[in-house]
Amino acid sequence: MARTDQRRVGRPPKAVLDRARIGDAALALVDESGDFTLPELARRLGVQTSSLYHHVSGRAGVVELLRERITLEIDTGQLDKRPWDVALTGLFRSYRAAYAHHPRVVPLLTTTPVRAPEVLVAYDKVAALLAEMGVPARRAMAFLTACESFTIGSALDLAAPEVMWEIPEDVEAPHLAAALTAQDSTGRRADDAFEYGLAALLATLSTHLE
Amino acid sequence: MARTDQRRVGRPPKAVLDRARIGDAALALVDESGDFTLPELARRLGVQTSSLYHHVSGRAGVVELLRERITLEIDTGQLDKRPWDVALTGLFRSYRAAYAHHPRVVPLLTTTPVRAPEVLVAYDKVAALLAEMGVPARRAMAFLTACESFTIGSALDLAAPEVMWEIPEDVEAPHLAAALTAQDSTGRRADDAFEYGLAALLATLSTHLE
DNA sequence: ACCTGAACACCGTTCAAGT
DNA sequence: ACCTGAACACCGTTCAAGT
Repeated sequence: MARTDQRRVGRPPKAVLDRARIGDAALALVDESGDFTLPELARRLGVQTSSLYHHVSGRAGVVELLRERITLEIDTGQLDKRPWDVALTGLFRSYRAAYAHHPRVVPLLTTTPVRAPEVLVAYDKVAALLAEMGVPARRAMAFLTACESFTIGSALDLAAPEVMWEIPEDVEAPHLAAALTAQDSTGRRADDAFEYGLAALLATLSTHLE
Repeated sequence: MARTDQRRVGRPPKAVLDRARIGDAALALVDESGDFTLPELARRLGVQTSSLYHHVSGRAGVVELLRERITLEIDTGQLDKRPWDVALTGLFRSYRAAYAHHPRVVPLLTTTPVRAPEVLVAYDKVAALLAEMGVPARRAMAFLTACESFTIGSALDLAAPEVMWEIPEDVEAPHLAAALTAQDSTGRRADDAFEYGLAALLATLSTHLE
């Protein structure tokens, strides 16, 4: 009789856990339930909670793992395209799309989002591009920050699309309701808004070229 | 000998707690420490944790109290100004300023922000204004959502201003660093970015008038 | 109605004990 | 090095007991 489910103590001959497996499970868990706990994560991995601490530094470490997963999906190669508006549009679309694939993860990443080297390097390339375009340094930073804030905000919008703009029974808002029903679908609203805002930010940038 | 600190059991002759006091303490606590727990909140109020449940529905209820506090500061009267760009700029500046006064509260409010009747009524007025201006209903919703997302994202930026754009030692980002130092101050960066983005969103809106 | 105090389930983190 | 199991402090929530 095989005893494959036998509980063992001590170091296993072959490591059963690694950061990749933890990241997979955490991402799946948040995608499904909107949040995660270390015990639930460990349960899914068939492991004790304390085992996780050999690979990540606690709950914050798992969040960091999630952040890596998401930012890795950003296609920074878009920045090599020309002309510049195609490059920038491509970058920020890809940025938001990375979040859009895992909307329920976004609320976990809202504090301190930009420290990932990947993103900083990409933003450095943007800064270089803007300088090359003749945008003054100070305005470059305003543009970059505005795009970042807008992208994060738009990603958050994806996390709770329906409830975000639901009008309660007791609130009188006929004009807003009319504008809402003018949208063909709820999913489209967030996309339209993002494209609208991104185009606006870029259009204003082009007026500051010299 | 006066025994004013005497512990008592049962209903006190005069209620010691109310939603206003809880809201005050919670706001102060989050402003100082960036988060709150019910035990800590109760300790500050000189009361047992379970007492809070007679006035708010648990932790979520306290968050709702915080949300009310913040949104109540929004000066929706700005919408009565004319011309339209003054009205809209005034509204969204006030919106963001309300968050800016309590930046550390923002991360607690990122999920489901717009259900507050105050804000919905204001947005209804905006929708009416846009219709009056001749903006197509579908584009109105895109504009409104974009402004909302941008404002939330900009408010989040205020919650962690320094660390947000800090470049680690091992990351090479000279162009970004140059753009960063071109800012006169860190506090200014977030303000500049907000003004830049808001102006961009409004400028693009004006091109869609008929 | 409003506050207390005890109780409960649950979570994040640490650490000695095992291989 | 890597996993277990027990332990600890802490949190959110409930509820009977008191006035």
